[in-house]
Amino acid sequence: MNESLGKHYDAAAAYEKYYDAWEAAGCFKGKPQQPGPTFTMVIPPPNVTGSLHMGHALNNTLQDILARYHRMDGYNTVWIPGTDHASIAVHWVLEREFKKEGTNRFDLGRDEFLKRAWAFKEEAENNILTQLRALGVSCDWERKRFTMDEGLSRAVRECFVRLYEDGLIYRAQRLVNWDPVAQTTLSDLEVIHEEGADGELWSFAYPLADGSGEIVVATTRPETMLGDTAVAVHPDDDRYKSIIGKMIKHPITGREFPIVADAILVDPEFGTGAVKVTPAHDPNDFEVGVRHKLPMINLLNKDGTFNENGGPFVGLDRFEVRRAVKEKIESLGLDRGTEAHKMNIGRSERSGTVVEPMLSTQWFVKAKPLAAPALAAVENGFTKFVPTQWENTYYAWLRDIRDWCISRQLWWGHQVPAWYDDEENVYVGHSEADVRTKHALGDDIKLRQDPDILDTWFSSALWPFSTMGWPDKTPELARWYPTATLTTGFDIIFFWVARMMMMGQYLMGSVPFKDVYIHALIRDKNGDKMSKTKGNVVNPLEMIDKYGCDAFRFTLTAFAAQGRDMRWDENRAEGYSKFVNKIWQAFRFTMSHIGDVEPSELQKFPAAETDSMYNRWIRHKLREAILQYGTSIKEYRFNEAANSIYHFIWDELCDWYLELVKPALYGKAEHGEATKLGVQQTLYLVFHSLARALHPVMPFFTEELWAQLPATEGYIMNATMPKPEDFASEHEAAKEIDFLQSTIVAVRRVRAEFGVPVKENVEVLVRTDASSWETMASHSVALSNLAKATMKALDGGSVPEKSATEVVTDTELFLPLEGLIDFAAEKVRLEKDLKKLDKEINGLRKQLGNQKFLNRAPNEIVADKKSQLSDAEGRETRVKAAIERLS
RNA sequence: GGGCGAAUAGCUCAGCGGUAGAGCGCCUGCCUUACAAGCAGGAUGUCGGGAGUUCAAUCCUCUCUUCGCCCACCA
Repeated sequence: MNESLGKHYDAAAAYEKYYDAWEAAGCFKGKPQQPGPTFTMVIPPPNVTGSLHMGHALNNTLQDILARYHRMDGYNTVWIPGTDHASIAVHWVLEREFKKEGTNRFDLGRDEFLKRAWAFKEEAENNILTQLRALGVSCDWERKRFTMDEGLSRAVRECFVRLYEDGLIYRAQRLVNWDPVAQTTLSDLEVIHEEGADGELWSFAYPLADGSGEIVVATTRPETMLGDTAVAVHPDDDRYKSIIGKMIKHPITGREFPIVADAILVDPEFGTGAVKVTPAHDPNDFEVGVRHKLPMINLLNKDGTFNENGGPFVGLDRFEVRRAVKEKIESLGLDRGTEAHKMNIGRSERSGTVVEPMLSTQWFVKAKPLAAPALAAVENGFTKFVPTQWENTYYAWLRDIRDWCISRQLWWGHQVPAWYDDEENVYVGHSEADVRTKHALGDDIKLRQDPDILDTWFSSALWPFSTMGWPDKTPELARWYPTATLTTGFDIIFFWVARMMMMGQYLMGSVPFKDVYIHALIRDKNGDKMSKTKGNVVNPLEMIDKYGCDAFRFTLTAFAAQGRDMRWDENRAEGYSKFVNKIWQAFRFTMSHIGDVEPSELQKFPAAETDSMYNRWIRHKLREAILQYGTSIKEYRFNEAANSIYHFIWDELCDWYLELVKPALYGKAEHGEATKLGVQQTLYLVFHSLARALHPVMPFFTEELWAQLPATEGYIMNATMPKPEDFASEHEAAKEIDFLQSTIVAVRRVRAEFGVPVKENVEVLVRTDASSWETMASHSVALSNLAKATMKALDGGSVPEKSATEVVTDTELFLPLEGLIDFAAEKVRLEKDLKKLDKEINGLRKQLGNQKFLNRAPNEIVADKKSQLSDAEGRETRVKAAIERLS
């Protein structure tokens, strides 16, 4: 026995032993020049602010399984890693630090801020990448990219310029989402709509300028009345027809503005049927403002305080103004009451503050023209979502897409490649020099670059090709684009997947990936989303520590059923760590019994004369497991892949095969020493195959097996996947062993129920046909070892009166257990069996008596049912006879 | 207001029209020289309710109930 085979597998030691060694040996390296079909993936780049969470763990484990599987299956495989600069998230982290230091980014200034940001990035990136390695991911680290690398920044500028020149990027004054805490715009996707918040609908009266009366309006945001430039009513509303066109005098600012008729905005049934219009702070009102050419009064400073348009409330925060306005109006006698009102509030995804719609000049991507090909690509099947249900989500968003605000008033990110002269003319280009050349601007003209940066997702959208060197024409792009599979969570289908689809087709002319595998969300045990604030976060690194990386990965894999969220259950991880141990123990056993064979001999397929029914059977089962495993992985049914192997190893290899071949290994088999070699060769074949098959799921563990297994060379990931063709189908062996198993189980059942001492041998009388008896006799050693039973043919003799009975298909087993059996109990037991049989028989008879069934069901189903029935009937007769004998 | 998903053993969940499964937990008996991180045996289910399609439904269709989630500019 190999000295280094410890009693237990040491997962942490295996990580130490292998991870860096794999990398150093270039195992993960993608080589574009290598032949073969390609399998390419780009990692969803984790934020540099992040630390490894369960989502990452699942996502990257599944990707690693795909990468390792395809690498061993003959594909030219590469998995490109990297990180995302996560603009607003980094700002958020740094701002908190600044606050502790009693400063802020504006006091520090842009240059100092960026220094700090880069320093932070270096440290944080290192952290997340180290954690990813602990998972065992086989990324090509030499190709690691960061979204703000020079190459990727160049890609961003190139993309921006092209879109601009094609008229797909424009600069305009629009109503945007403003985060007054982070002090930047946000895209629509970064605003989280909080449903059903308790709010109030407050009504107040606007006096008409001519003193002829008032008009009552309602609002959930009282402070916006300072920016009202109209009140709208429905043109057909008789209540207001006469006052359309009249002026209102603002009770606080004194401005005068009109009552307008607008059929689009106003629902005469709602409230008073009159709507206050604040074009600079409400999307609907903005449209009204455009339609009626109303002035648009911006009320807010960047930090959410009121600007000079706020009349008496200049400098106050928006929420203070809300209270102040209500008080003022009340004091003027214009308050018309409040009522409770469920409302939706838009909050900033990052800062959590209430987002203000605000009029502002920003850069936008014209989305519709880009969305059309992205939609068509999925409709036409060039890119497939797995599970397909996500295609609906994708369609819905793209069909209704609106322009994308891409400029942010932040500093960490890609600065907008646009320059302005003193007259505010805009020049877009790759650099200031480029702009000067292109537009023939003399040195006398001063240019300043747009201070804003781009939405982080703008650079992420280029990830599948910017990581491969675009816009240059690189060998990588030629060989590896488009990628095979993108694996990600549903929460970024819009943010990322859809945008990569748009940019991929726009810039590369083809989809960025063939498959999009959307994995489920891991929730906590109660089904709640894991979050730091709830304190229910499970740390994957802790799980790795506790159960070992291989068991943890296996757990995630076994959890990964398609299309459904999963609740994390640590019991499962514990269970699978036992599974790892189970394999280890079986392997130790195997190793202790194959050591005396020359490796060259071990590697041979068993010759006919040394082979056995047990070997044929286990190879048949292995073939089935591997077939299922490969298909499952290719179809992204990871849980099925895990289960097929689990079942094979535990329920077939360990529970039966190893037990069945022990006599042969000990030289006690019925066929003598001759069968030993065949068993050793089969054991070798089984472990040699299993290790390779399991490698994608359990990389470290299988490497350890590989290292111990004789006659293996190099690292296991350089070996190839076992194929079903490596083993023949052995249906006869399967049938025979099935019969043997049923017999053993039947004897064990009787033994257990009647408390026959474990070590006591029992004699079993068998009534059956000649060929079944012959089969049974050939397994006498197995029956003796596994059932502690000595089988004797009844041979026309009479059935012993005092015996327990079991029926296995057409074979009857009688166990004369004089003195042990409580015959009343045996009768009860048999009657229970009979009841079950009756139910089965009735069902089958009914079905087979149905002419329609006979006519319409497929022949093999009918034949199957018939044999089931005759089998059941046979057993029924025999069970009945047994009951008779006891009466 | 739209859209999507889920409901299966005590718990967490698989289940690809043809006699209901796994892990954990539970009961009984075992330290059998690979494994007590184990072995053998056992119990537990109107597959959420109702209707339909089908020879046949846990699976397909409709409907109801109960939970999730996503999208959406109603004052």
